[in-house]
Amino acid sequence: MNMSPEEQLEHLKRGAVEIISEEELLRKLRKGTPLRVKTGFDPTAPDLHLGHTVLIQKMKQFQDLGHQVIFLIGDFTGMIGDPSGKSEMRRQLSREEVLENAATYKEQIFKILDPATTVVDFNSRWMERLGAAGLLDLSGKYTVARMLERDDFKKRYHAREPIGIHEFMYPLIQGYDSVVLEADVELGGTDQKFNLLVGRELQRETGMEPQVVCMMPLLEGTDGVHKMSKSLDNHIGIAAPPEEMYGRTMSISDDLMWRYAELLSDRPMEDIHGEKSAVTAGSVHPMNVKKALAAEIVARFHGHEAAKSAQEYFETRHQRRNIPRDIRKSFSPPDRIWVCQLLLDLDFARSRSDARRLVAQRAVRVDGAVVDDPNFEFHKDVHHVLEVGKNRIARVK
RNA sequence: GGAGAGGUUCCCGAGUGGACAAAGGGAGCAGACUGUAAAUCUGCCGCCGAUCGGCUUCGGAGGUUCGAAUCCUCCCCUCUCCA
Repeated sequence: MNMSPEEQLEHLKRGAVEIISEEELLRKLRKGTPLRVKTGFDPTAPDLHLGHTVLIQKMKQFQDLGHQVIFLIGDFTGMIGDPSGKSEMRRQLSREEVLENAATYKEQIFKILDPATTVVDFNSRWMERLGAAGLLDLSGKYTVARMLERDDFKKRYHAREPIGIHEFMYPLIQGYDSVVLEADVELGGTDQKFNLLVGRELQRETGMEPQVVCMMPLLEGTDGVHKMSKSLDNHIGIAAPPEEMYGRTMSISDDLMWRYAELLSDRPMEDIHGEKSAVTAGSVHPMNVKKALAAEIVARFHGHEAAKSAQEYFETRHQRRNIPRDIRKSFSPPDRIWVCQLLLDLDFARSRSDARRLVAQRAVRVDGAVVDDPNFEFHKDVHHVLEVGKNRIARVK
């Protein structure tokens, strides 16, 4: 893609909350040589969701402009683990697990990034060599008072919540990564601001030109309130089956849809603005805009065919409320089985009590008819499709 | 090392001997309404048994009591102040 530095800057600004600083970025772009763009990822959660792809999309934009993107896996801290045992997310990972996660990462990110020109690196490569003395030396470059400037630490400190000393090391290590990689730009979420800035300081101290930091917003989850995360179950996983990906996208609010469009769509912003005013004017139904968005997202990860059938599935199942032809989940029950047990076996209920409640709430349907008797027995040869609520459906095999 | 505060069900947070499976809020699930929107409203929301009931739960282990989340002992963990 051939763009002037000014055009590039404009392009790269899309969706970014803050760039520190735009002037510096412009200056770097004007040099005309490819920039080294670093983005760090946690080694633990290889199940990426759309929230992560906000950053990956931004990497893609840099990549398309001919810059060198570096996908850095912060495996060093992952291999140390978190001695406090407080956050289970930070449990110690073995080398094998890290490599396995890295493989999953690659499989997922290369649906967006070009594998041929993307560098994937691990910070253990240099952190292991640094040693205790090096780490101490690194920790001498920052003070506790400055660490407590970080909002997250400040809050926890004032809320009298525990802060492990090792947590102070993470920003330093992240910053050191930038020094080693000679990053020109580091991408991160807004929650990473402090860490990103530490990178600048450490680079400056080493006599390098500080990296430009580009902060992307944390994408809200499908609830529209909290940031997208797997643990809140408000995420859309990029490995999710097409129907689920499409369906979950359709369940977001109209307000949120525009944000998703800005941060996740490849379509030009002018188009999106145009659509928005059309919706406001009433000439376009918001649902149709959302359908197009959902289809675009599904197509990115599963291809156009899958997007099309996901849309058909959605229309059949949810809009016309029919039982769709292809049901992903199937089961072969014994000849006759208690519904509650069946719901449990299918993982449609977490316990028999739960199953019983679902039946009582008229959420269970067999071949389209509501089952409200908790003692109902499912007969293999008589019944064919079991539904619970709007989203759980299975067919007898 | 000393003094004090605290650890409750997924989360926050009430509860200080029986009325507690444990208030209230959030999340979640279901139903209504819809565009599977969102918002709203209603119900559910430990487990097992078809009401009734039984069993397991309030940091851990013991103890007192007819009976403990609530009292006592020891232990573990967190925070604050002092050193």
